[in-house]
Amino acid sequence: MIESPSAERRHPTILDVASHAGVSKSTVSNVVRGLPGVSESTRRRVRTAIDQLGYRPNVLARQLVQRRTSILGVVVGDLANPFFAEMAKSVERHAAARGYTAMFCNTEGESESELAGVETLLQHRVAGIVFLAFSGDARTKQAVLQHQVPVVFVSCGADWGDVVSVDDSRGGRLGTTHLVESGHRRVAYLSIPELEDQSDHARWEGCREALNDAGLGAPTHISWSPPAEYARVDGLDRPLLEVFTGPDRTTAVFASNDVAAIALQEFADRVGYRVPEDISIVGFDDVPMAGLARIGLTTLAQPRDELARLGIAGVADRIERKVKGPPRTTLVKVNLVTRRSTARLETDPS
Amino acid sequence: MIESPSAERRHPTILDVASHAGVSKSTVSNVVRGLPGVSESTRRRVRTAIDQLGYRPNVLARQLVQRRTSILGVVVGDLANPFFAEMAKSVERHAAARGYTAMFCNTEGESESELAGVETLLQHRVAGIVFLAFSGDARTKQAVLQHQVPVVFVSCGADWGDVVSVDDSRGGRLGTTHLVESGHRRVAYLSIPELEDQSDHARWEGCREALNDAGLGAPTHISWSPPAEYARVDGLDRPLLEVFTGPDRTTAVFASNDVAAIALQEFADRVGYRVPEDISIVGFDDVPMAGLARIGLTTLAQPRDELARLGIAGVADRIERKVKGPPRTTLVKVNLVTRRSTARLETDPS
DNA sequence: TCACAAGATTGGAACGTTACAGCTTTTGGC
DNA sequence: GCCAAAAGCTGTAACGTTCCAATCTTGTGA
Repeated sequence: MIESPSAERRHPTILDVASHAGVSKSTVSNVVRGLPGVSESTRRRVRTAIDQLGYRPNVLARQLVQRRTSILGVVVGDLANPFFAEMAKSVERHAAARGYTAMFCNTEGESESELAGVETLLQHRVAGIVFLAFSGDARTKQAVLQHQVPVVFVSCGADWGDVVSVDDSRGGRLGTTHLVESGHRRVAYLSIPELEDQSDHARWEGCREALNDAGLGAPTHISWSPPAEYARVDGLDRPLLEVFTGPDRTTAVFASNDVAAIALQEFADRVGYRVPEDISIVGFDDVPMAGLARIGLTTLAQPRDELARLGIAGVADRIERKVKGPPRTTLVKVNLVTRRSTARLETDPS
Repeated sequence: MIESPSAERRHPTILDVASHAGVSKSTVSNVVRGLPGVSESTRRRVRTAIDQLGYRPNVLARQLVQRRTSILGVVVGDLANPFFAEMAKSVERHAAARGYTAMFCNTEGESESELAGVETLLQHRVAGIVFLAFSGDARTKQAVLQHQVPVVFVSCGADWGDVVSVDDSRGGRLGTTHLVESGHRRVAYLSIPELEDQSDHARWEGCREALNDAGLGAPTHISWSPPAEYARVDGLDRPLLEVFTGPDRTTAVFASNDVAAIALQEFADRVGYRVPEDISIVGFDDVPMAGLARIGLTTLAQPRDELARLGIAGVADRIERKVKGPPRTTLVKVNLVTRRSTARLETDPS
């Protein structure tokens, strides 16, 4: 008998528990899962054995034989973006409340890593996928559809799965109308290329429509990648500088999300433009820091926790077959929160 | 033959691919894993079959037979806290780069959910666990040790696993010394109860020592739970108000982390105390928003990405048996970043 | 032409569970 | 006491892989 020197102690299995408690593995399994049909005395005996051995059921084996996992895949655009971070947290909590474990994958807005992430999720046989951002990539779509896994798009859009989101276009109108009513005639729309998706597009449309309804010209579209750290936002950004100095006299910017809005505000602060005196800024999301007295960002508040709750409920219902049929769309309210970053435009006495 | 009406189409298995390509499952397995010993022609044939069927290896089955997963558990204090969000993102990226998938669990600083989360991770047979926060709970420790899974504490502390962190005590001294050199004599130390851990304690100690070395009295310790949203920070908080008005004439606060520092700044803004004229504030972490011109928080910068990288490298090396032996501690540099929230104390002409 | 090595391919035994049918034992009504 | 029904318990066959020893092909040099 040669004993391996670094003998790896193995995790106790259901069989170890069974023999330790003097019952069959079936009985142990029933105890572990709290099924009826086990006498109180054996139940106790098994419980003791479990504690003594430190037995933990192997979820892998369980899921293999049941052919379904209790893992939810969550696709996030950027975990470090406060909006996603808040959503991720809510999603994780609601998932746990319904008995699911969340497995995140961060895409950085790149469809390559989105695809790779989704592929990993599928290989792990996730029970469902929650998209908190979706690039629109066709390969991702094909992979998910091929594997027939329930999908929900939360606060982002696609036409091949349930959608839970705010009415982005309405949000776009609300924010823009607020600007128009404050006397602004020329509005720019700012978005971050990495996060451009269907939601972003709907916001832009809403903005455009509102301007149009007011008989004003279409918004200028600006695409800007602020550096990952606000501290590195600098005054060298020509296209951005033109927003402030350009010939079209833009006096207000509607940013497609708060991170962009705050980065823009930072830019203004650095190059010496005043907000809101020189330029009004509206964001979207209402991330926690937008409410800081020093930031005071006017923005469209998304009910994050409700979005997360409805999203999880949606996939979970599909997974548990409580809901069948074609994709549904659920829209929740979006609210304008007025703060210091927007102000009535003082009209030139010209 | 009665065909179930809603016949669930099952995922193709390795056997389906095998018969489709006219080879044995072993060969398919070898192709999938890129092992040598398969002729180029069969390799191609198998590849085609895989594509046609949309076959994806079942990671569960693989991991069951290999008795090891490629999942890393990550325990996070609060995903919505920007410091953790940044760390989570880095950790996820470095894990993916080494071939691991991250599975997060959020503890909210409660040891109950920490325990539950770790229990879930262990049941999923994670290959290792990265703690980004640790409550110190003994049951968690016991569970992890019992299952003999490699563990690393990143930016938090414990004596039963590898540790990668900044020298918290040194950070505490650096920040405090900065205050002392600016003429402050009475310093308070502020921490958030949910995030109080070994790191927090070391920072406090560093603060205390620096004051002591300067011949000054010990810092007042304040424990404060700011509301989840900054927007709800209000002026009703008596204990906090006493920091500003109390008889001990506190002129500076060292917050154990940036979120607390920013919440305190917000509180000051709301009740009408000026930062830094009335009170200087130092934070810890250097979260992105600390660098905003409008926030300008003096703080101790943690090299987040390096922490994450070293942490992942640490667990991965343990998992892959490249490192054995007793726990190691790796300390990385912490840097004072001076911004607008601290200023030289104008001494009373009394 | 043959033996033999190297290369290519295969089948079966795990891995740790759950599901389910079947087997005991107990219970209770008459 | 007896019999049926209920309750308690067990054994076996999956689940979809990997691992490994065994077998089947080739190709090569003598």
